Amino acid sequence: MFEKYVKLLKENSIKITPQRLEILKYLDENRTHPTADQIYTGLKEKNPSLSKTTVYNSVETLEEHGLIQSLTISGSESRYDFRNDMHHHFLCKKCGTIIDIDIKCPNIGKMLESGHKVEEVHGYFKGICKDCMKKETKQNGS
Amino acid sequence: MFEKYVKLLKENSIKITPQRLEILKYLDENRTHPTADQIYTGLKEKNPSLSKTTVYNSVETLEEHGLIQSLTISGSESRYDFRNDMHHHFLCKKCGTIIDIDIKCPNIGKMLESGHKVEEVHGYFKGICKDCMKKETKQNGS
DNA sequence: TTGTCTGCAAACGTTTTGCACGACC
DNA sequence: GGTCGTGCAAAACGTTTGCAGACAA
Repeated sequence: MFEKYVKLLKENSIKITPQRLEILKYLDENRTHPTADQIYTGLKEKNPSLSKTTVYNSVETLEEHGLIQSLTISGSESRYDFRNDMHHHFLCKKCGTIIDIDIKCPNIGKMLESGHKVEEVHGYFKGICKDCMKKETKQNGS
Repeated sequence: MFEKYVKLLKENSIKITPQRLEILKYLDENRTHPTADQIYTGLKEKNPSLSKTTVYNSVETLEEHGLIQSLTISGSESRYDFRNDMHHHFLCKKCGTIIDIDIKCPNIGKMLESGHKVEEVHGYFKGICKDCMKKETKQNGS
C-alpha cells in the first residue's frame, strides 16, 4: 500500500511518518493540483487527528527535497503537484481546472546567455479549456 | 505630466480619477514589479488620503482592461507590471529582484492544437540573478 | 535517548467586504 | 438623482509561528 512512498522518502533521506506517507499518496492519486486545504480535507476523514499545520510542514519538506512541486498559478493559494519533472500548466478561468502541459520551449536555452542561473521554470497558461469551449459552442447554438 | 495616462484611460474608457492616474504613473516609472503595498507606500506621502483599498480597486480595474499585468511569481503577494505585452519574468531567490525576460517560445503555438483557448501566458523563471552570481564568485575567492 | 515531527492555538500579512460619504455626469 | 469611486474599519483567507507533547530512528 505505502511501500512506494516509503521507498521515495527513504531514497531522499526524509524521515518516514504516517502523515507524510498519506500526503504523498494523496498527491500521487489526486493529480488535480490540490491546495493544502484540499489535501487536508481529503485526508481528514480517515485521519481525524491530522492538522493543517502538518500538511503545510509536509508539503514544504517534500518540495525542498524535490519530491513534489508547488504552483502559484491560481493567485491566492498554493497548489501541489506530485509530478516533479519540468512541465507546464494551463488554468481554465471558467471551471478552475488545472491541466498539465508537456510542451518544450527550445529558447529556454537562451536564458543561459543572460548570465542568470535558472533553477526553476514555470509556464502558466490561462484561458478556457477544451471542455468549456465545447459547452460554450453548444449554448450559442450552431 | 499626466497627459499620457489620461490618454491611456480615455482610450480604454476607464473613468479618470487622480488616484488611477497616480497609480498608473507610479507603475510606469517604477518597473520593479511592485506589490500593492509598495505602490501604496510609494504614493502615500504625496497623496496622504490614498487608501490601500483604492490601490487594490485601481489595479484590478487597470488589469481587467488590459492596461497592466499582475504577477504571482513571488508566492504570497501579487505584483504589478506596467508592461502589458507578452513577456516573461525571472525571480532571483537571493535578492528578490524580478527581471523582465524577452524570449519567445515558438512551441506555444502547439497549445492551439490542444483545443484549449489560451488567453494568457506567464513564464516564471527562478534562480540566482547575474549580479548575485558575481557576488558569490567573489566571496568564494578565486 | 535525542532530535525531529505533530497538532493546537494564536498571530501574521495580504486581500476582500460592507458601508457611508463624495464626485461626477 | 443615480451611478460610480474612494477610504475607513472590520472581516476573511491562506499561511506561519510558538510551543508542549508524541514519535521515529
